[in-house]
Amino acid sequence: MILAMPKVNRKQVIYQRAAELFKHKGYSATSMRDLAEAVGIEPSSLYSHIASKRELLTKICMDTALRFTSGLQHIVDTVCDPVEQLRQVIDLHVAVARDTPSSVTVFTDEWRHLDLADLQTFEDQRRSYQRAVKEIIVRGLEHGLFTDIDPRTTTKTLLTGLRWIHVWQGEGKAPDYDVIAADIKRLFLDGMIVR
Amino acid sequence: MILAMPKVNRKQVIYQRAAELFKHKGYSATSMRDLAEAVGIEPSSLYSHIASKRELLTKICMDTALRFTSGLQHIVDTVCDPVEQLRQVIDLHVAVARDTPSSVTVFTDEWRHLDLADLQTFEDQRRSYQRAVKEIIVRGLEHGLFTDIDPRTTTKTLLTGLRWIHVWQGEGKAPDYDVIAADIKRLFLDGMIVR
DNA sequence: CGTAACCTAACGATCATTCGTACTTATGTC
DNA sequence: GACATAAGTACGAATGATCGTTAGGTTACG
Repeated sequence: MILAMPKVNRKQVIYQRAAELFKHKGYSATSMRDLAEAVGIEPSSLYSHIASKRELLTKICMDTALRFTSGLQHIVDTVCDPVEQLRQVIDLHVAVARDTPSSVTVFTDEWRHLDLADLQTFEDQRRSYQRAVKEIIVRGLEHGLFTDIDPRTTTKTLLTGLRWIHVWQGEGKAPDYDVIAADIKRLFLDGMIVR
Repeated sequence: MILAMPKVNRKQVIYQRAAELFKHKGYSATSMRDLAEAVGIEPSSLYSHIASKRELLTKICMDTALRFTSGLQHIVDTVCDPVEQLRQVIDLHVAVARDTPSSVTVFTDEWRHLDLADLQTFEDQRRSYQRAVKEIIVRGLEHGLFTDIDPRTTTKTLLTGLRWIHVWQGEGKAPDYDVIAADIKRLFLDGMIVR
């Protein structure tokens, strides 16, 4: 029997397959036996590479959180205009959804299964991210750039409204992410009504 | 020991608690022991009222689906103007989220754990619902009422953008749903930009 | 030759569910 | 109103399945 296949990075594959399984079945409904089968090894062998099932979830969530927070940080550091900042926030979300759709789904839907400690860290990060986006809108309001809609509702609707890109069910055709991003930007900034 | 407490409608309580638990912990992570404890009876006693754990999920999802589909049906039957139709769709989603927040969360997040048969029914309904909303937008486009944004992207962003109301984390204050609905309508129809 | 990767086997815990039974309430009969 | 019967509700105990994880041994590579 052939053992030890060092060609691929097993740890990386495990995380990738875990993200895919967590995405499709959910964290709790995904067993380590499922994961082992997807990777192509026996369940116990997983523990040569990882410490626990939870660790998988934690890393997936935290890595994705970092992608969002660092992306937002870069935007507020390099862009002044609130309107352009908001545009780039939308671009950021589309880009992250395009590059790591499985991880984003896990990040979005499975974070509640984190350990208590990680959960608090996660929710803190999440809150501060939303606060930062809301700040962009508030600044835009103060400059008279945005219409007078409650910043909280706007932020929630905007950020939640981006949560379908990573679960695009391509009916044959692959999505054109640039077009999607452009459409979403026009939708939120200019609205649907012709005038 | 006191047995048989016919005062309250047990079945109803079971479904309510199940929806709350599924909302907070997810379907798979919620055990029948959890549910029994929440109801105040022993796990085995649950089966005097229900057939299985899956049945709970199925009923919660299908009941909520019906609320949406019948609501939408009423709108397209009684309203002509696509703009007003869209407004009422938003009102519908806000109202359902306000009235049955737990069930809506289960409906939104836990439907993938349905049986294969129910899953297909569910996804068919979901698809046809989204198609109907998209049709409203297409009709609005044909009448020159809406700007030329891809109807699919618009529908997805609109419907997904409403998925935060039922998980409102009231920081002390209760949400004013009428204000929220009005803000969301203005956001999507008129956009954020002042002109 | 050491060690990382993988195996088989098994651990205790927990899962949804079933069974047989006991008690309570509702219904029908005289 | 008294009484038998049925239906509804709840219980404790136990079922087999599956869960995450561990132990200890084997293989193959650097």
